[in-house]
Amino acid sequence: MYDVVHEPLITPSCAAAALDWYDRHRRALPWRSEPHEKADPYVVWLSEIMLQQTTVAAVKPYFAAFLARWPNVSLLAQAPIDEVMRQWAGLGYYSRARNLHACAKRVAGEFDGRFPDTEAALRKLPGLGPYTAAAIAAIAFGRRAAVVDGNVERVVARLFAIAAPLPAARALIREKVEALTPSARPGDFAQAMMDLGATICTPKQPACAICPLLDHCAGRASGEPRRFPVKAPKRERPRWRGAAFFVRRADGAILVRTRPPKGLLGGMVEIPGTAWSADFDPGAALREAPIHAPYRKLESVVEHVFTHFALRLDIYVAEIARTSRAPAGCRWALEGDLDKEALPSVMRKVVEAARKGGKLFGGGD
DNA sequence: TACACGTGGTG
DNA sequence: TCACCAAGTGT
Repeated sequence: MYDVVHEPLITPSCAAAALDWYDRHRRALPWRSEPHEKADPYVVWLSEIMLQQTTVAAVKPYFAAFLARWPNVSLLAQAPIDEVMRQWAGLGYYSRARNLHACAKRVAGEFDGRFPDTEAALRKLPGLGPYTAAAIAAIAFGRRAAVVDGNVERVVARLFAIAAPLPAARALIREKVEALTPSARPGDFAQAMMDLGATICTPKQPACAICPLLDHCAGRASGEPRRFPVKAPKRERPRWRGAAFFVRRADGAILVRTRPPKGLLGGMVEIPGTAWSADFDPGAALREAPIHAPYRKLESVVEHVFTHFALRLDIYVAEIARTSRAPAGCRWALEGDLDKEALPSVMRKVVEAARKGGKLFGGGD
């Protein structure tokens, strides 16, 4: 076995092959304009923010709802932030929603409602990092920009059989993308590479046989395209515990509170609870209850997995007199209106468990 | 550079 | 059951 170096030629043919494939096999997505149509920067921006670390399937309904409610950036800029957080609830990475609103206000205020049309200017806006600034510059404004997301990383790492592990290999991958990106149709090229990564050059089972870049691909030539990209090992995820207190007033109102604007679930609404930690003491949970009440601990628990820890919550439920006042930092929300609150998914699980548990023991509605 | 930051689907 | 992953950004 010879130690052959497979080095694809960086010629227009590679980009041309990707573009040709894109013209025939591109995905139809709600935020995508036809090749001859002009892209709406607002639509491109909104979709790109939502798509950060988020699947197409998850984004679709949120994108439709946002666009229907706020058809342009100036209208979004005028919306109350709480409205935006509510509309974003369930999509995750909530700092994106805060930055989305901040960005809309900047564009409406400083740029008269029109997004800046260069990568450098876009990069200065909140929520726009290297990927998103390049993507908008290329897709919405036809600028030649190196668009590198997770898909492109994978495709390019395979194309060049890059052996260096991520994230250190990012600089090299970026150089390769920079060299590959054509001056003509840079936006379509970027989307072609992303579609390739999403549908052909997939993480587990790449469909090399039908890949338009097959003849260019060193990873394929190596016989083991799945080896690329090489990744550094991940840290293990700690298990945290805590408790939540579902308090229902006699008139059906539920005690809720809004989390601080920054950090985990920043600015979102929650059912009050203890702090979450690895050394949570279940026996001492009631000491952290937000309000005095005859709590009953449910048998069922709520489990939820965040990016960097797994959480198990004990659920306490209680009925309380109609005259009870909300403690500092909390407020009452009508149970029927909880759907409309900016409840993150983990808190929707808490509400669901409390309702189910409450009924089971005959204490409920 | 490394870590915080959500969620739901998938093999 | 569980690790992996999906159009990353901010600090």
